[in-house]
Amino acid sequence: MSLNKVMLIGRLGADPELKYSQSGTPVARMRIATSETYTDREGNRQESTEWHTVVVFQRQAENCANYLSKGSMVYVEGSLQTRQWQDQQGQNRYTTEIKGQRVQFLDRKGDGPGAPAQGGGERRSFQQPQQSQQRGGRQAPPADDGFDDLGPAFPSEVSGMDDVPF
Amino acid sequence: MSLNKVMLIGRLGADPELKYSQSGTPVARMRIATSETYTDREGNRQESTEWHTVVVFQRQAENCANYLSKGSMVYVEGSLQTRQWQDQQGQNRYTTEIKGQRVQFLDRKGDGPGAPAQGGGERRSFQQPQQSQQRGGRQAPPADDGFDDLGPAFPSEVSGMDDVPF
Amino acid sequence: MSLNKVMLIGRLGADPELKYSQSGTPVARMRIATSETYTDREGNRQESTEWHTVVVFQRQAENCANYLSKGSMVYVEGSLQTRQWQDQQGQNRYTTEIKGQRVQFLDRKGDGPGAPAQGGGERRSFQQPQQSQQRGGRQAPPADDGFDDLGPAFPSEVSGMDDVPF
Amino acid sequence: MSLNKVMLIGRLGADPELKYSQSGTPVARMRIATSETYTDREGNRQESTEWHTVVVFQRQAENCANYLSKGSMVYVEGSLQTRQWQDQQGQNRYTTEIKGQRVQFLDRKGDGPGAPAQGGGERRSFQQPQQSQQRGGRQAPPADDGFDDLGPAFPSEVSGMDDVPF
DNA sequence: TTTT
DNA sequence: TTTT
Repeated sequence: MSLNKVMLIGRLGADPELKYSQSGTPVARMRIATSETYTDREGNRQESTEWHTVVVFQRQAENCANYLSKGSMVYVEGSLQTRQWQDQQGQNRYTTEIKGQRVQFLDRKGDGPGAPAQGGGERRSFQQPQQSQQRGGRQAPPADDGFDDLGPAFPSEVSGMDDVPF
Repeated sequence: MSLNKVMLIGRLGADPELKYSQSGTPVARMRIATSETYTDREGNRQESTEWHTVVVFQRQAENCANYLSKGSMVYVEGSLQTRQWQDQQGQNRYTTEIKGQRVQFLDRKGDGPGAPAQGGGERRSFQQPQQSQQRGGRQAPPADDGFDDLGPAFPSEVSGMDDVPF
Repeated sequence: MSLNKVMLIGRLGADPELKYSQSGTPVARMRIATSETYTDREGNRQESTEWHTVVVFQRQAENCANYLSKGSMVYVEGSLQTRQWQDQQGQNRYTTEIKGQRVQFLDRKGDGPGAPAQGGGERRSFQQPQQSQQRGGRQAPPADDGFDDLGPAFPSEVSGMDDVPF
Repeated sequence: MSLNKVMLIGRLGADPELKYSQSGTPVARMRIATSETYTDREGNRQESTEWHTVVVFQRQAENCANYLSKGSMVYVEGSLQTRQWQDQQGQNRYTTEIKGQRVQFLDRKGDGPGAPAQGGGERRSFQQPQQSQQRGGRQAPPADDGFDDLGPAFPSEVSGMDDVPF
């Protein structure tokens, strides 16, 4: 019986990096900042920023790479994982990352595929890099793409309460 | 920007009820108890129990009906939803339920399909009620059936950190 | 072993109501909306809103009454509690509420006591109702008043990592 | 607007280490294991363990040192923090820890100060090391000591719903 | 380095 | 009854 849960709301410090594992799995890595404000002894507002590394896989990795960029605000739910690796001196080093199970995109809510583009949220074209600046190739996002608010992970219509037979 | 999140760990007060919505969607309803212990002013341990109604849908509803029973311990992640309905006097009444997005089964961990049955955890036969007492019809649970610990919602192998290409 | 946890981010539908229990405990009640957006089958953005009742106690109740108002955005952490009561017909009715253990104020962060007032965030004067429209009586909020981001519940300086002796 | 939240349930891999910062603040460090079980492709149960470092401060640090030991099960709520430090080669290294805001003790619930000792849960005597094996010096734990279930962080009686004036 |  |  154990629980390993992380929940973050923050902004990307850079565009997501998308790579592929040796077995071909899409993997995206994102740096996300969370900020805590507090009042110090002199009564001044202070802010301290914490940086997190989030790794996501599969279709979600591709969605993140396609729709998120530096400055995007996201909600991330995942678990903590510490990886061991070796530095150039052959010493064991450890890196703690958040394995993201769910990433929700918090910018530009209400802006679906038919909405006018306004400087953000359009599909970034990782897979067609030659179009990356031309902004003409926007596509409708897939059904469960992260453009959702922080309610359930799945669309309401799939599991609506309207028709609960109890 | 909003968040609507509930996390519970508790035990079922009764077997799950499985019904089907008019559109044929499987829906399971479970009553789950959480208990809080605290020390009163006299220094005595006190316990207060809270009862929650959890509703799950689709395949997860069937898994709950098949594998959970009165007394089972579960982890539930979901969202709050309040339904309006009318009582016999035609008055509006409200019922708050937890729409479960994830239910993890916390009993009998380590007991996979090949493990010996020991008084719990076997498949209950909602869909073959005539076998419901004979216990002979056990089946291997499906791949993502809730018999998992409280880590990520998805199997590690699907998104292992071993092969992160960064 | 049980867990009963609710986390909400949403906006108040009305000003908080502050009352006092028979034993004199300050109790604030707030209605909070969370909204979920999703894409329906026709590909249109839909929004569904859920309303929650949050009850907080003691100093936090007073802080909420003093600093929050209709439209304020808050983060609430608490637990689910269902109260039984009797309607006029003497029938048992049940109301589920969130007992708030922590309420963070998400509007106007960075606006401490020395910051200029700009249409929100000033202290509402529940305890001096005759001044409630004149807005001149602003006070410095107390040290742990909810004007904090969604990090730890307690100020960093109390438990900073800078000086961890390991 | 940001959120930085970690929730763990797991067991201590060793007794807590209690130290004092230069300013005299008690600081406890604990290693906590969470285990995830999953079914591999061959249908076998697999378990993978993740180790976390939790740091707590002040009175909670002392409570952890006094009441927890190797093997104790705890619920931890906190936030992620990455500290920078320098190794012997003068290189920057980073360590990610969980700053615990709340630690609940999950073993032996219902065993208050008047309950018979049975091999666990008694006060460990960090501050009176000469008594550390004799087990005679048990003390009543303080009011909010972590011997509580996973409900609200504060005792029910302080903020009971029985007397809500709405 | 925990536990079942 | 909130908000974008």
